[in-house]
Amino acid sequence: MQHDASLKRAHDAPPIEEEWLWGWDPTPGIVSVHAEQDGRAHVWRRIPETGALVHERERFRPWLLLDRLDDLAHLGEGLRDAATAPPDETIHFRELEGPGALRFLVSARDGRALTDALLTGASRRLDARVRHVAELGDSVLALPPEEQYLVATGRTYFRALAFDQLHRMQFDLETTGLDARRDRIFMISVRYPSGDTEVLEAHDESDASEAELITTLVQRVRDANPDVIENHNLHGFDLPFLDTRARFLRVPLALGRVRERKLRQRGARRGVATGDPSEGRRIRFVAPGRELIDTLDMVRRYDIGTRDFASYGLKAVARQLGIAAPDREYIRGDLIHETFRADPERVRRYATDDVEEVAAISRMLGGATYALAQMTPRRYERLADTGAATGVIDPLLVRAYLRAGAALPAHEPGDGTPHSGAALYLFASGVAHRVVKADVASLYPSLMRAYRIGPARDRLGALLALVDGLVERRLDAKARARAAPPGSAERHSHEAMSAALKIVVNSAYGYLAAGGELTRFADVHAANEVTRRGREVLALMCRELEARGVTLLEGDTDGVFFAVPEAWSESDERRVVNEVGALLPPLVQLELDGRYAAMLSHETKNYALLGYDGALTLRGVAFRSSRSEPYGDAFLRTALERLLTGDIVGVRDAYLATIGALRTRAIRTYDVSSRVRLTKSPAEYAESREKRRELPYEAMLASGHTTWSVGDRVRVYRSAKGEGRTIDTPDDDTTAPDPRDYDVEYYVRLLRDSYAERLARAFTPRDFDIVFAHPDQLALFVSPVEDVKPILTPLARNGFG
DNA sequence: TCGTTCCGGGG
DNA sequence: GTGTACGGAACGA
Repeated sequence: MQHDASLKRAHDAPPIEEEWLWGWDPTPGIVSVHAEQDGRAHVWRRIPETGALVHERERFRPWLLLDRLDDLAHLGEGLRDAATAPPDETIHFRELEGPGALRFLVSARDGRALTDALLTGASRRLDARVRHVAELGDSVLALPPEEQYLVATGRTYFRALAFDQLHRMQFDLETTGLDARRDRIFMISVRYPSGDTEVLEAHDESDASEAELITTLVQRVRDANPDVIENHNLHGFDLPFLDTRARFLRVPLALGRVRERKLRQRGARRGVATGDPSEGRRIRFVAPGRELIDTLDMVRRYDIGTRDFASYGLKAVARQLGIAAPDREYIRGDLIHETFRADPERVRRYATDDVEEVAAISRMLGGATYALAQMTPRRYERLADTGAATGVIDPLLVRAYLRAGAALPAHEPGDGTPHSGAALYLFASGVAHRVVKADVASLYPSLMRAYRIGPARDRLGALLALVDGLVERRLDAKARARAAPPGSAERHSHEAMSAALKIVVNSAYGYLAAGGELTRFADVHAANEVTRRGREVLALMCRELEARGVTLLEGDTDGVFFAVPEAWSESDERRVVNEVGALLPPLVQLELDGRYAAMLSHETKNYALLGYDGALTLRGVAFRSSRSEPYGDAFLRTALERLLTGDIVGVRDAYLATIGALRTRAIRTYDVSSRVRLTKSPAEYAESREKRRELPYEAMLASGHTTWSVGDRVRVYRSAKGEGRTIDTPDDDTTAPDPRDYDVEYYVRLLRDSYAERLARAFTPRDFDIVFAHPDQLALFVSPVEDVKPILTPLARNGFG
């Protein structure tokens, strides 16, 4: 089939806003597109009804957008108006309407002829050799071939295809270490689209065996012929490692659907640095015909909305999502190869668990990106690793303008107006009871819609039209998800669509504020108008809440925490939220987002909440830190629970009990250790050691580790002699030693200065000294702890009326 | 101590 | 066109 780039609409086309959202070509089941600059495209589709795979070879007219035709004038008769030219032979142009700078849509049968002609003309005009279209900067819009194809055709991936119909394969390398130049692959676990798993292994530690292992993997991929290849950190580890090993061993790495001996590369901000140290060029690998999907990207994207993965590591994520099997095998990274030598079966189980978890995470979190690919003219794998503003909204706008026959504005850097941000207030610190969180859902997009705040240069009003359409679709998707049976594929896909739409809607504001070098229609004035309205809404909300008798605690654009009087019931709380919500601008909805028995407000975005069900929620660096010692965390949790239930004697008891346990060494060594990341190599530390000794490295050396890799994490503690020591995590090895030779008084001091200190806002200084008086101290003038009451201190209201 | 830069992950 | 998250930790004066 021949697709041309005129983008002319038929008379019976659906409403143009629908086309802006979804494209217009209904071709179902596209699972991968690979296009070349010469106008050839490969399309792989799954027939939704049968699941059969078809491979279609197509031609399209590669196209560019230019701000002038001057550089093509030298073609003479070779450049023809698309309206009158014969369809195939020549280079066509079409002038788009409206004021945008990029107003000439030019296309050719072979894109190379087009770019060559353009570069020739530009070189003459500029009297300098122009080698690449990118050198012409913003006077040209040149998309990657696949995106040219999708924009021109109005096609998108995955129409009428459910996520579960995709053929997804996972593989995971087990290697002797992290450095592909030095270490090798000894095992690859594989999970097939059928759900079957297999473990491939090198027979010995020779190059030939590793080469054979890679060859077997390639063969398995070709046989299984998946649409998608997935793993956790696939682009950051497995593919670069595989690529390096395959080059070194001179093994073909034909993982794609077109016969090529190597993976291709594309520039990618979030990719890996290339071998040559030439200034920060980063790439990701491409296997034409398959989509290479990294579940780490999914986790990052998901976390933007939910914020709360303790770690983005595979095991932690799987546990947090509740998909880790109870008998899941765990092996510490640096022990995998040595475990394999002693107990290969254990490593086989471990590696298989990895691919199983990746498949489950992908199914749980991958829907949003999948749904984005159903609307956006980009490859699925590119949508997986981009931000929504430049990665989704910009391509949607480009397609919308071309479809409407409208010229596109070029990027504009902005007039120097600074971008003003959101407001954040801390109204009080200390302990409050009967706390309510009121939340404004999607404040910024709601303000954009309510006040019609869009980019000044968006003459079609496409951004606001997209946001309106996306919000409506989202409400619809949410309703459909609710109506579908829990756990069903149908519910899954509606929820995924809803999540995708939320991502795009919420990034509409980010699109405005991103700055003109980044997004085509960026508009700092419009962005400032949105934040100004947002501050107005927050101020109004706070004033009106206060006028109804609540005590304000903390407020920002996400929502407001406040405490209500003792006599109030839940329905009083709801009534007040509804009353205040009714005073807010149209489309801005205030919801009661949470109710808590008590809160310790420490600093902005740093607080502890005790739910009515007894659940403790900690937020902010003061209360949760990956470096903190387990004994301190345990004390803090207990103390906070008791503090928030009013049991001040209990707080002191917890403090004394912890000191007692330290002194009798009832606390495990592991529980006083802290996790640190080694950022200096052994050589670097050797150099700086004379000047300054650092506990973690001293600990490594003292425990006989003379080598380590930068980035390794170890647990260290301070011994009674004041020296650093390392200790293993007990889960790793149940026979791990537990010497309990830690520096007791050091950890007693740390308990007070670091952990008890985080409760300081709850008390007057005098009462704090009573609650946390040292056990050896004589209680001369000390009044009884029983009399101590927690306090709430109002703070100066900087900038708040 | 503060301000700035870097990192997240993989064996 | 590689595209500007975000929050915590480490680094550097």
